[in-house]
Amino acid sequence: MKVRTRFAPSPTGYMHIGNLRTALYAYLIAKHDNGDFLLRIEDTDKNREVEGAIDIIYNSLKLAGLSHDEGPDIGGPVGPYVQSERVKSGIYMEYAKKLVEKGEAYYCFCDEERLSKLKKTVNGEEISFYDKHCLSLSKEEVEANLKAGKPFVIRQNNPTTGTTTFNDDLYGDITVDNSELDDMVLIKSDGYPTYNFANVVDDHLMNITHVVRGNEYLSSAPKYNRLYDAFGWDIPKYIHCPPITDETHHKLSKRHGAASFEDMINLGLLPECIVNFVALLGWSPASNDEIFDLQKMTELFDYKRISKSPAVLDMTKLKWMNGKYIETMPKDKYLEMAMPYVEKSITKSIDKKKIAICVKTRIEVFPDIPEKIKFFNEVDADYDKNLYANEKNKLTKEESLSILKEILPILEETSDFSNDNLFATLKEYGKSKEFKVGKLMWPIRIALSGLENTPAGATEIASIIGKDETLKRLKDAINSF
RNA sequence: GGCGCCAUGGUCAAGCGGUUAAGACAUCACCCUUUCACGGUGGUAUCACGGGUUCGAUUCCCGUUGGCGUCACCA
Repeated sequence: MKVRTRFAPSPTGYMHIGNLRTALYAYLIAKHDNGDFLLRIEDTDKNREVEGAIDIIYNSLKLAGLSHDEGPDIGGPVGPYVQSERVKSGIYMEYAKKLVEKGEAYYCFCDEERLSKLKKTVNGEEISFYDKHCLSLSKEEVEANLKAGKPFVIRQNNPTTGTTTFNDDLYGDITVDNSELDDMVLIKSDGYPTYNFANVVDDHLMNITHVVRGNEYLSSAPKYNRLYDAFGWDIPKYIHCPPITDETHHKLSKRHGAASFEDMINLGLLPECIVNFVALLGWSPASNDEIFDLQKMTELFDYKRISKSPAVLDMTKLKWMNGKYIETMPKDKYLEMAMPYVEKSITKSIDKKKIAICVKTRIEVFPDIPEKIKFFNEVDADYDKNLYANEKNKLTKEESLSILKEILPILEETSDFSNDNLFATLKEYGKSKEFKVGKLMWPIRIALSGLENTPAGATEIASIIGKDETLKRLKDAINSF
């Protein structure tokens, strides 16, 4: 049987990173086996509709490279792929009624007031369990209520004794007492199906073979099984994925700063890197590889290796990985992405391309660029003069000053300000003093940049800012002592 | 609170009865160098606890503890 998986987000307006990973795993499971990956929009909650939300889903999937084989935008043999459209055809109601006929579901006319009486509070959390009140309604009573236009919902009729066992491909068999199974609502009073019901019906109708979803649905899975059994349908494989958390081990929230795909993109992270990184949160290949593209990932992906325990999202490593992506990026693509940042922050007419190349291996995300290169415009007057003393190079401030003083006339006489010539010239001078190159260059770099770390060596900086500016900065430095 | 799931370093993790318990990020030290950075080498650091089973448990079982999830006409 052909593997078919689906990503079934509800249009909430943003792509949570855990959701993205679920989509990715679903995609990988399908594609690893040359299967189909479909997109289905679960918009059964009219109150939560967000404008433009569906576009965000399309965009995110596109950006992530997860192209679907069937979906609302491209159609397919088992459409429509938007649940609100499916509601119109009446399929959910039809199937719910089948369940009613079988005694597996029943009409419920309880109003909010009665329902709220069933609620109790435990540890500040409101919990409720339906008491099967309407199950005892006679057929005539139900008919009468329906005729009178009384609002109703349809509830699943779960047994109160015995146990139900379901199987998750990762977690194995999980058995629960049927007394734990609430008679959940299948059809809401507005005629829409609940998520749980629509999910089962659609996954079946769309021939989904592997249901990939978040771990938070684990506890409702037994009720799904009962539904499948009631219909006499084959139960798909369940693959529940563990959560991704922040460093406090709580669900990634907006407070975290990067809970959604968009947040991360805005931070300057590359989509392919995010996808790569997120794949590794809860899954690892049999090999030691860590950096790979979607295609490689698809080859390597074995969903049996998905972990069962939660993973903390480590921003530091994510950024490191992004830096690796930038480092290995083809020059053309790199320049295309980096130049806007360089253009924006360099106000002088100096070689901006050269500057861009200089920072390629030194940034983790593109927005790092301005901060790293702003010294090309001018040296921060308040820079730490103690930088001139450097233990590693056995250099004192006094020595730095004398180096700068001696080097100034040499550079004044130099006309060729290419990096190579500058380097050769200065090295020559260093040789006469028996200075190692590192020691000699240290004060020059500080004088030219005011920084301990720069995206270029001393002579490179000099060649980029040019002779006049170099001499000026050197003099300023000498005078600042 | 009931039910369920989970538990290897600070973080991601490999491991699937016998290992010096991989690797990566972070961290520390050293080395290199046409300069800082990069890079290289090495170090610190992990099997939550208590019982079993076994010749032998990180690995299997039970319990404890802890974390998380769930208990909506939300998904």
